[in-house]
Amino acid sequence: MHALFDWRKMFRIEAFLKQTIETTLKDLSFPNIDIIFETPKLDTHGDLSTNVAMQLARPLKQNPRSIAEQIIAKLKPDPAYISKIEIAGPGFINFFYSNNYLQQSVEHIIKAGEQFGRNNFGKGKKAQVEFVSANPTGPLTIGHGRQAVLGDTIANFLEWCGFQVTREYYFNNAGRQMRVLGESVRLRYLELLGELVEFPDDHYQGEYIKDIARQLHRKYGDSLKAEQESDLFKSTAEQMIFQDIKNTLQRLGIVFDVFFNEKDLYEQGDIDRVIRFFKENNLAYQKDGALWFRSTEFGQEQDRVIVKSTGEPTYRLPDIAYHRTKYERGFDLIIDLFGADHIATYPDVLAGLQALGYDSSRTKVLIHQFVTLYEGTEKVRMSTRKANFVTLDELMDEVGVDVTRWFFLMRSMDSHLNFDLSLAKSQSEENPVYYNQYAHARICSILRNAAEARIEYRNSETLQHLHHPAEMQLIKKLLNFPNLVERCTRDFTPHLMTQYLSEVSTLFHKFYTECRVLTDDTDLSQARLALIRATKAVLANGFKILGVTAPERM
RNA sequence: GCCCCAGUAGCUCAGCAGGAUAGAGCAUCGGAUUCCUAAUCCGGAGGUCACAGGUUCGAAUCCUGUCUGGGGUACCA
Repeated sequence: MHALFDWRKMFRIEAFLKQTIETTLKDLSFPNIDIIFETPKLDTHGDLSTNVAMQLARPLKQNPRSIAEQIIAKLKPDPAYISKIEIAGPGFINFFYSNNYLQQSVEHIIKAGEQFGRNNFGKGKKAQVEFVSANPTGPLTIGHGRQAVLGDTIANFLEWCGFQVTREYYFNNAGRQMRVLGESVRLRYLELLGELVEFPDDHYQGEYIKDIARQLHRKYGDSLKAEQESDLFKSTAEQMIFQDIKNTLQRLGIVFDVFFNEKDLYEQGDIDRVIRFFKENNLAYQKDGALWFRSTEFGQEQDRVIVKSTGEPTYRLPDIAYHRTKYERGFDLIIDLFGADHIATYPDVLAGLQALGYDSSRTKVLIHQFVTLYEGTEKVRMSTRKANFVTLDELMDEVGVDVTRWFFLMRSMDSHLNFDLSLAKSQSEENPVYYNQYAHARICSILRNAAEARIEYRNSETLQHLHHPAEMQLIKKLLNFPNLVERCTRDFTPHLMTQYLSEVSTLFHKFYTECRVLTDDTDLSQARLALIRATKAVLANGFKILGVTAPERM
């Protein structure tokens, strides 16, 4: 390793420059402003750029370019890291990395390996991500799929940032929905016995209901014929459906740490405890036979019923009680992932938490938009009850797990996702997942050839042979990975990672086309082997976070 | 009526901690393979960033209004 290099400083060039500039501003008696760096789009604009001079133009009533000049005059960059500083355009200050820095950073990436990209900003903190949370009334649909993959990936990102993460699934196996489910199975069972039954429209129409009925018939024969209660039907259905859901999730690589049953909130007294607290603190009142929560006192437009006149709680009450347990369990960061159809429920829950005296800002509610499924140009409407849905399992059968995960992640969760099934099937060879995985497989192939030829990267001195534009661009992109991990985590924008990885793959493929790795020049070969190993690490780490496999061959 | 999300290339979508010449994939047109995987690469064409105002040295990005699409607005969840 280059003795001159301070590796600790290496990956904090940005932070280092920021600090330096802050000091400089102070020396010049300029106002203290937030210093932001960006990566310019054009190479000629440098590797890091800041607009501080333009920000200061107004308060100082000076020309931004002359402000920039005063600032750079004070900066004494270490040539080991920064080769050049320029003022450009209206007053940007552009920094150029030195080749030396870029070359040596390849070594750093290889050394960090599977750890490259991790950071500590969540260290010592507990985070919980609640997602999917579908009641066991049927197989998971494609809509659930988007949420499942998003939630799991967000959890992965948090782990990469040092959080201790709990993945949690909240469900309700009581209530009307489940009664209808049990009754649906009972009616299908009676049909199997040859009875003519009228099957109501608002019951669950799916084929899986018949499967469950058949299972019961196999096990019990016609002995359940007289059962008027649907308890056995219901519990069997719940058990079978839940098993099915768990299998689907497992196929997607998702494992939950906690399945939280709403029923426990009643049995443990959490529900009563909330009611009592609300009543004792004048946060709730009786009206028209119902119990109302004074949510208007917490910024809501209207008060909300939490116990109906029938004596049954509305969904808000258990939701509030449930979220209280999240605080009581000591989570520092609480993430709720909901579909757009639940957007109205969370303000009530947050208001409830405030009423209970908790800091609701620790709860981050993420809303994702819907998935609209297209079969060709035809829109498919998805409804579990009507059973005209394509299940998540069926999707995975068609396109595979990697494509499923990637496609759900590649769009911003704020955007409606148009998923054209026939396109995903027919063009599965043209899609970005394979493009990215191919880059990884190609690297593995070269590494196999290198091993056979007994060439390996041994000496970091050889890295100085890296200077081809394709090489330098690739290195710069790789160096961006840690920033990206942090940004995706902070902003909950996993889709940026899919985009980034595609950029890495593009630059790698370009490098591959222009630069041969295994050559007669063993020093150059060593250096390029190092570069592709670094690239492989970044791709593999990115895939790992997204839950996509990193194939060695394709 | 009110609230949330979206409107950017033919299609699907990035970009929206205000920045320099608005991008990618697909589709389309034209090129590249004696050599580490062509599931690849290079190039062309394609734009009133829905519309109208405003803030700013500077707006696809921020603010206001309008239009269009989706979701919500229950003593359903």
